[in-house]
Amino acid sequence: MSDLLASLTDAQRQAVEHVEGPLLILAGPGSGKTRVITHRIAWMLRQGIRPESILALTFTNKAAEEMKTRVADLAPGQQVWLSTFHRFCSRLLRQYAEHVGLEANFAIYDTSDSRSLLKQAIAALKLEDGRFTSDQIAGGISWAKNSLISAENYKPRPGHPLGAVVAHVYPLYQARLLKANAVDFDDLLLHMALLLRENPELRGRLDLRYRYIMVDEYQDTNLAQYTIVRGLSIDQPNLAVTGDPDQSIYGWRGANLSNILDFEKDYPHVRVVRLEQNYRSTKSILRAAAQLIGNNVRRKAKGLFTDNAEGSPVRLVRHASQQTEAEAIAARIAAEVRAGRRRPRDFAIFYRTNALSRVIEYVLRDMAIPYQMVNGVEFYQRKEIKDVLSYLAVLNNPRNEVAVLRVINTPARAIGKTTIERLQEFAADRKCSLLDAARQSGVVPGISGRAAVAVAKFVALIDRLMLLTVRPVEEVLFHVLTESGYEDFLRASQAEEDQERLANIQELLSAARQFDERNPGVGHLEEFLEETALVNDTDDWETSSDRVTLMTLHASKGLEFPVVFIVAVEEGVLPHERSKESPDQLEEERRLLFVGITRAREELQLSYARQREFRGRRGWVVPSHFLFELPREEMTLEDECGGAHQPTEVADEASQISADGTDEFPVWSDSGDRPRPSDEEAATTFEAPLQSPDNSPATVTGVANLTTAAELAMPTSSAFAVSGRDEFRVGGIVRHAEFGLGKIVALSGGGSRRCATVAFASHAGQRTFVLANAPLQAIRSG
DNA sequence: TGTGAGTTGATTTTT
DNA sequence: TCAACTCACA
Repeated sequence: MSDLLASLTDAQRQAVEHVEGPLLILAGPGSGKTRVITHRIAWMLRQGIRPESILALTFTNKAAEEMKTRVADLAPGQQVWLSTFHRFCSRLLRQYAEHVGLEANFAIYDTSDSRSLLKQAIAALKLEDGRFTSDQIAGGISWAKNSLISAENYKPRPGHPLGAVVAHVYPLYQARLLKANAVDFDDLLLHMALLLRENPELRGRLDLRYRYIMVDEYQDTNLAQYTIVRGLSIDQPNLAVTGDPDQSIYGWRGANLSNILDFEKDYPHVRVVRLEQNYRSTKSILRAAAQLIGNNVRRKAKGLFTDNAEGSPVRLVRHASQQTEAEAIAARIAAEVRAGRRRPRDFAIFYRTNALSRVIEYVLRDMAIPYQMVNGVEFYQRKEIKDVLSYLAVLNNPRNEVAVLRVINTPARAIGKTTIERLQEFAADRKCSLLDAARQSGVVPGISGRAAVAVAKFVALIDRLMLLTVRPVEEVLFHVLTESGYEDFLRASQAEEDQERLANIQELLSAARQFDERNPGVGHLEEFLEETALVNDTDDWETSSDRVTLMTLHASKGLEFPVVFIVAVEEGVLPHERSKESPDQLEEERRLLFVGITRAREELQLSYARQREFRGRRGWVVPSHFLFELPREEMTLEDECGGAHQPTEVADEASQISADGTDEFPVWSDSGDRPRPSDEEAATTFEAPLQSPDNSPATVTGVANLTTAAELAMPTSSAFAVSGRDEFRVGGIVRHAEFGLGKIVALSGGGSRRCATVAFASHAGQRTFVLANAPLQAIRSG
């Protein structure tokens, strides 16, 4: 019994042992929050609480998975319901679908599906006010849904033009979703919340069923999520939430900071536990973070402290340009790795917007420093994957109009735009689904004989495939690929891109196979579709691979790294230009920097450039005012704008800048000769690529001899592997287990989806493989 | 049905 | 700057 508690601190133990009644765990960064949650679940199970009565909700699949694993270690064999909000709602909604006008087999539209439906709705309305993009309208609808405003109840604010448009579009969009028996992401929460609100009897039953509820990252809940959680814990208020108001960075997506700030009002007898001891960062990093966040008003003050070492001072560096900023960081990383002090995986580089990653990528690639970017093109968003999955979606839910539209002429089967429009009109007239209209193509007005035949063939194809839906998913998928002609269509193509698509489809087949293995038995198509809709594959970011990590500040939440660089800490970037309108938004930007800073375990460097290219324009930069809020007197301040080497130039620039009053250098140090690895030093000590099996001298590159912009701009295929297995390069010789020796002619894709096209010496010709799966061995790099 | 010039509009994005 | 989208044309 006590072994569970033995490893915990006093505060952690208090949280774990508090089982009955509401509990608010205010968990600072690095305070062992996940540990508390998992131990608390294990503790409850040890107390004899039935696993079915425990529900733990997270925001991300990653968090849910991690907790599942850790709970399984602490309490083997006990199944508690631990999932994301969306998954939980989806499962429950399938049981009570008819209450909200759906059928149990409803489809889940991802962002691009719902966007395409929205565009149709907008087009159908022939709006006069064309001022707003579909994205803006989608934002308006999403905001309404997150605020629990249904289509019927939406009232635009007077004098709010976007609101007026949303008021028009939202009802039609929602009607079409229902007609297609589909929901968007927001609907999963909205339907669930309304279901609970409008069915007291059902609410009471579910409240009783989930007697113990835990919510992670409570500061990120929106009104819909709040309502769901609240609805399930009125009679049984054993609700434990964890969160940190200081790490709320999704306000722009509807997260409501008041949910956590006012928790004590909702549950007056709440027990509040503060986890203030940080086990992650050094004292100097934590002080910087604490002082920064102290400037926020909307928060619950915490006294963050750590017993960790003082550590080296936080570095604040000014660079001449974004180019030199990137180069200096790369050189520093290279030097550390060369010296054997660090591995590439120890480093992370954070930025406010994705556009900022480009320069960094170029430089890292040029220096052959292995890196990986989190959030590349998502696998399930690729055209070929969406196409094939749409077939499955139609089979599972024939009313799914977006999916039908996607596959009806993919691959091309001579069903043109006009034919489709006629079918849509007919379906609207008869109030039937698009597929039902297609079934009667012979009698649809305006459809020629030839088109009617093509449509009939398509319907026959779907009907034939429909008979297979109880088979294992891989098998269904296989039949879809062969009988639809999709596979042949790609095979026949000469385009290299299409060969890569084939490889991706292979990948999908193997994902289906793995799913079938996990879910033996028949008829799991719907669950497979749900998984592909709700699980995004950026989860495959591997900590195991030895690479520098690049990501946005948002993406960094929940992670930690020994050394962190945060770039472009500049006015207009961080805080972002668009966040300056309201104090709340500005505070959120400050929290974003706080989150970034607190990811660092041992070393932290913030930097900015004096000039930055932005949308093709070069402009002077004003350092972020957040920098002035840091404890600068205890930090290392470096100026890398040229310093002692070009005194005149610096003087010129300085006078030029102070003239327009934009440059009060917050980091100025009187002498530039503080010991630090200079660029030259780094360039000379760094002589070979970090992760190359050979010692080819051709890859030697340093800051001193950076290649031209044109070369840097070369497509990834001609440079080093961006984020794949670095032993594979264009021109390299490989051996394939089956086809023998070949030469790599192209590389594409990234991460675990990285593909190589290989020309074989044997009769095998040219083939494309997913590197992660292919039995390929590098013999000699290019 | 696919290509190519021209236009436009550019945060963050757990699901 | 650049990529995504539209619209006209073959």
